[in-house]
Amino acid sequence: MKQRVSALLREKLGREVVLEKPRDRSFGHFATPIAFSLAKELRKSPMVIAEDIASSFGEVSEFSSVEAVKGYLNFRLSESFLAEYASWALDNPTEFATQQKNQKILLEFVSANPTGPLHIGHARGAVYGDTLYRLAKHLGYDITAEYYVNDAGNQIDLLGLSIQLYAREHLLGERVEYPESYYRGEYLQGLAEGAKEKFGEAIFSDESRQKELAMWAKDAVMEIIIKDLADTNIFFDTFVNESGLYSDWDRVMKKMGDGVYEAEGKMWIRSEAKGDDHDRVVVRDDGRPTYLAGDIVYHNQKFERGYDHYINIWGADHHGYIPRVKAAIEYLGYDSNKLEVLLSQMVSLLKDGEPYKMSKRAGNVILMSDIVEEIGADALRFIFASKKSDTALEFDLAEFKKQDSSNPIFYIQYAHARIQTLLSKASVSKEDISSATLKNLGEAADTLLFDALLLPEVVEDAFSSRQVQKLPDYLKALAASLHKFYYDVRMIGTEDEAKLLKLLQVVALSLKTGLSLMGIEAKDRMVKETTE
RNA sequence: CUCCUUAUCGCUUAACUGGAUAAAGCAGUCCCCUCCUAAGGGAUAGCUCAUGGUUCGAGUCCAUGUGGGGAGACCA
Repeated sequence: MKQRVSALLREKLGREVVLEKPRDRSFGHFATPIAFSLAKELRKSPMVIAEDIASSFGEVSEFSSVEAVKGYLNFRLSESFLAEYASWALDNPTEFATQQKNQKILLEFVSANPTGPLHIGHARGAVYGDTLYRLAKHLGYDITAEYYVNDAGNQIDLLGLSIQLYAREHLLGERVEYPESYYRGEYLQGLAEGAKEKFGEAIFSDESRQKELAMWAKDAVMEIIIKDLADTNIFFDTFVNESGLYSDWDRVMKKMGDGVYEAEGKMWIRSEAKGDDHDRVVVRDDGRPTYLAGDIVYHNQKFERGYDHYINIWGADHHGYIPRVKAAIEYLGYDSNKLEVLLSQMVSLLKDGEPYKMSKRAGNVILMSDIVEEIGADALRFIFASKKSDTALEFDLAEFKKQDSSNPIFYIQYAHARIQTLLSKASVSKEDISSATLKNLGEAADTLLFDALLLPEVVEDAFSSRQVQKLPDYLKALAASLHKFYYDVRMIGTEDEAKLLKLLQVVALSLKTGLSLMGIEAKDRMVKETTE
């Protein structure tokens, strides 16, 4: 819709114009402040320029009016244009708001260590990433969702140790001393029992078998993580294991050429020359590569796989890590601008108004699965997707839990359900509805129709600006229009019934499509829970 | 100490990336049950951290200050 208008203007004025939605709908459907920027060049007042452009438009089938108001140029789309577009959308529901982009994107997100279930802090990046993924898919990008599994390093050894200690205390009844760094949590019980079944009790007391236990456990933990994600409607296309990458290290190091050098018996990457604070160690003096080395091999592998664009969603605490990885990418001979790192800010929790510190090792984590169980995946997704990802988010656990009826997700679902029930009550036939023409609807209905048809612009905008919250914002607004319309206009049994129901179908299509892009299924009926 | 990042009604967040009268949801006060649910609709009150700058125009850009959050590992 916007593209059409935009294209028309480009043709007319011979330049790209900024097109926006006026704050006040009475101004029209679209508007542009173009006259202000032309004012300087043409040395005429913006008002005069706007008038000139407006009157030069004449008759265009897409517009019912083009007006100049205080230097702004306002466009009103014609009924026939809107009606045609709406009918097309209803006939091709799966194509509504889609596009064909020819770009291959690799999106890496979550990538939480496989040492325990996902907690609430992971949920934000997970929801954000998955929503971006769905948007991109819908827009026709060839996008791959990837999970980088950090299954090497100390934390995996620790996992093995933690299971041993847990099992010795709880299964074998021994008294054990816990080191500071040990992991705690209910999930260890399942792991310990699983390990007992697989390996027998002996493995818990044998220090030399810690590694073996750990290697088995990290896979078991990954299964838990994958299930947590699936319960939230989040799925990955590919998984890459850190442990499988190091064998490629020598080759990759050579590939970086002068980018790495030896000093003090260690290997360093010359990252300072590429904007980092100082050079970083990639291989320790005992020959073990650092975590950074793994990430370098991983990114090399990503680039060798050949995508047009790479998006990483990292927690904000990885901020300082970006220059190192970009430096490595450049030494490897690739364009580091193709890598886009999006930081998802921390989620800080409040419990009863007090800051609540979570620590995996202390075992007082709030699990993502707990929240899903409590409020449902839909609500969780909606809440996280509604916040701009680059601001720190603070919420009260109690507040979070009581988000039942006050949660906007219900408001939107309710709008969709209302439409469905109305449709099922219709006194006219389906054919009557689909053959109805959306004309002479009146002001309110016109506005609602336009709002519903705005989804494609929102989807495009939300993805390209990486600001996922624009989608829920839009859905909220659309639901509000619907509720108001529902309240103001009686539909069933009126002369215009078929037309009005067709209009509602368009709204429902937008709501449903929008929700599905957030990984939420639209409901046809609302069931009020009466459980206390 | 250095570098990032952030600051908007009482609370949680928006504002089309420099445009028209700064907008929602909770919480407050008041009113309304109408096709399938009041999980709804209305009315009312309230906000751009401070100072300066850039220009037709600033919540948005720049500078300084102040208050939050993060980073400154041969942990991952």
